[in-house]
Amino acid sequence: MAANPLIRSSRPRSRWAAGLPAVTAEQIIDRALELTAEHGLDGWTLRQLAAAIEAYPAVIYHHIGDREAVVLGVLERVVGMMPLPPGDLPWRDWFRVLVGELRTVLRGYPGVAHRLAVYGPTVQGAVPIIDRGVRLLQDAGFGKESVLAYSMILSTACQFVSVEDERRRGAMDRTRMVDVFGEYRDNADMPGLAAMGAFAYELAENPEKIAGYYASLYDYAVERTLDGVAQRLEDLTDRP
Amino acid sequence: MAANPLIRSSRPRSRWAAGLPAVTAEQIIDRALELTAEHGLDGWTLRQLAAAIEAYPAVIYHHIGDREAVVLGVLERVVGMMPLPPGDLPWRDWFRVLVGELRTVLRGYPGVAHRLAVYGPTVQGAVPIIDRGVRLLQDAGFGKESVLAYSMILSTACQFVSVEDERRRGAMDRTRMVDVFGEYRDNADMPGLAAMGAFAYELAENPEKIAGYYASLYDYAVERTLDGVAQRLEDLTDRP
DNA sequence: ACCTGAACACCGTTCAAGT
DNA sequence: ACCTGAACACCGTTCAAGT
Repeated sequence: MAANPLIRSSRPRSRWAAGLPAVTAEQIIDRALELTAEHGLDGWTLRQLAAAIEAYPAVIYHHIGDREAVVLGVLERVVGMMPLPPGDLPWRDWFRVLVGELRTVLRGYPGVAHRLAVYGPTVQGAVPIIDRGVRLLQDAGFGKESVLAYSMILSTACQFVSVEDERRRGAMDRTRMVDVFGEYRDNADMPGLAAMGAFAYELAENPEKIAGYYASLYDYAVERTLDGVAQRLEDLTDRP
Repeated sequence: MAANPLIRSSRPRSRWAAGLPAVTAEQIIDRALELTAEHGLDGWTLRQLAAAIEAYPAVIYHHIGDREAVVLGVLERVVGMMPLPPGDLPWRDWFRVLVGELRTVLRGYPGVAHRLAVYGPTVQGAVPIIDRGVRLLQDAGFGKESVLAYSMILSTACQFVSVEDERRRGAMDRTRMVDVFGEYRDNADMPGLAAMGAFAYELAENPEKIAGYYASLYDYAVERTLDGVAQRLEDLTDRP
């Protein structure tokens, strides 16, 4: 049978034959970063990533490795975007600025906060942040507790962004909360539940307030955490 | 062709024909709970669960619904195991006891803490805990902030257990941390990193200390959080 | 060295058909 | 009502073979 005349040229059977440049690891991570910004770190598959760079899945294995290796590449990139706050700030202000930037950056890459909370400091790009942060705590007087305090603060920040990521993804519908608490809203016998119910209603009726709620929960958590750590420093230095 | 004489009776073509009782939703969740205790909430598949109850996957859909519905069933069961601390405790002690029990229960069902941090209070079984907790904060003087403070404390607790779950699952190898920080251990120019490196070494060389480390990180996070919240109460009531 | 194309061993989910 | 058995549309990963 003769070749179909409607097909002008048969599809080249290799990137090389098509005149395409070889794929690089950097390009793959570039594209994975974009897909993560669009759909979250768990919102794309290796096959979709391969399609996005117009290659076969095996090409990703050849240049980078398995999905986990690609994810680590994305983590490094995102951590690299984190600015280092000025080193002359008092420790509390330094951490306040850091976690403020942290949320801004991580909200652009849903799912990264979760991995960061777990892998935490094992990401190479975090090295300057860790050194500066731990040193500020050491200089402030936390002594051997500095590493623990640092881990707690950063972990808490990443965890709250992570929960925000997943709730935005729709893991918890707004309606679910009203379903569960609605009936208790005016229950005078259960004032604690009534308060939670009223709160759920307010968010359900004013969906535009949800973003603001996440921001204020984050700020609240960060401030309480820093308050608690500052309190600990007082206890440590008052009676040494 | 005659029936193979080695097969005494042909396999019954239905549970009913085999004399097996009908599967119930309760049994399915029972088994899902056991699988979660063994392999974590993300460590079993619907097909494995179906095999465990000697049924087809479609049977689970018939009685319960999709995988998410099964997971919600497991969440309810685990939350139901949480004891309610005595109501006459001061708020701080009440929460300290609650989150202590929380970790004990949740560590037995890896992955549940993560879902709880996200779905949080939308689980029916949490209703008594929420009412008591929020009410204690209201009575202590947190006013309209009570719901926020409650959410922050419980969320923080669940999140730290969740990170512990995933690290235990091996998401972060112990060696990775040494790989990243090992070279900085004696670096006098980077004392913050050196402290982190020394810490990583200690855990890598004494793996039996890891469980203790998670416990102490959890306790540290809980105490700092409660300190921070208590500090906030002082600020709220000193100048009302 | 880099890529192709197919295969393997899985998933969650759906559905017509049986009892 | 409850279950069977197969099918559908996916996954991540591997690998011999091509260029």
